[in-house]
Amino acid sequence: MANEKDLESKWDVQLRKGTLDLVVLAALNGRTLYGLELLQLLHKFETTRITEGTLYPLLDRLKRDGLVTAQWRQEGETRPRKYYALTELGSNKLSAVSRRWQQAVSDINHLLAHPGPAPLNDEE
Amino acid sequence: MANEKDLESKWDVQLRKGTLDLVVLAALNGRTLYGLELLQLLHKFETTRITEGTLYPLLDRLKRDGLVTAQWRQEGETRPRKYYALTELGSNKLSAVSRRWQQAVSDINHLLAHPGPAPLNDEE
DNA sequence: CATTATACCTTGTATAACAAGGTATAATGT
DNA sequence: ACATTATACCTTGTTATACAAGGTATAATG
Repeated sequence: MANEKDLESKWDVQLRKGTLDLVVLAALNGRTLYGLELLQLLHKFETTRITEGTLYPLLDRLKRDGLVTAQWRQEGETRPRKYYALTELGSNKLSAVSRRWQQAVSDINHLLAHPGPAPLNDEE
Repeated sequence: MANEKDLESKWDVQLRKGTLDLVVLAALNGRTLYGLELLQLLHKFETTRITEGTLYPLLDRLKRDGLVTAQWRQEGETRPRKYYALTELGSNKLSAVSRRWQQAVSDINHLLAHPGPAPLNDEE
């Protein structure tokens, strides 16, 4: 029963829910990448080590919502690859979600920095 | 078709998934609060405006996992209230999840701060 | 011609936030 | 007295999404 690591990673999975959209939009900001290339980029960070089963449906959603474009292209000798890029709508969305993210970071850090017992009111 | 606000708030909902456990543990750090009191505290922050239908099942999970204790207590004339407090396990969990959170903030900020086109390798 | 590597896609499962309801009791209004 | 409101906790059904585990197709290699 290797359960302790499972319990740990369950938090990670839930943390990814909700940040992954932001993460993929940010990764595509100023870049045009195909699926596995994007996946490799995200594997450089502990927080964003996702699998293909997560990435492709996510990209489908982003495309469906008009936030990214998808385009098959053949680069030289390689097999065709589907390249994703931000639309202007996606770029705006990235800005909006990024602001939300900064707000969340601020709020949560405030909570972390103010343990009780105390009113946790408007001090300073 | 009041859809634009709905689309905005969908991101918020998903962002809460995965941060709420951390948030509630942090809120209970050094405090002993009953349900609605905890709810009011969380309503002071934009990111953590949740409802009772979210809070009570969440507290049940935390209790089931041994991270918090729940205790009915009657304070003077008021009706009995269920007071929640961190266990030592919960305190340790808060530390662990807090570290994970800092890692996530660091990773995501790195992604946000490094738009392409660029390898996004080990620069500096 | 079997195997491996690359690249994309699909299905089923589990989790968690939420809206919308519910119960019970104390305080207040008329 | 009795209806209403406020407080406090709880439950059910819906929805979204990350993931494991599978699948398809093609090109290069043994």
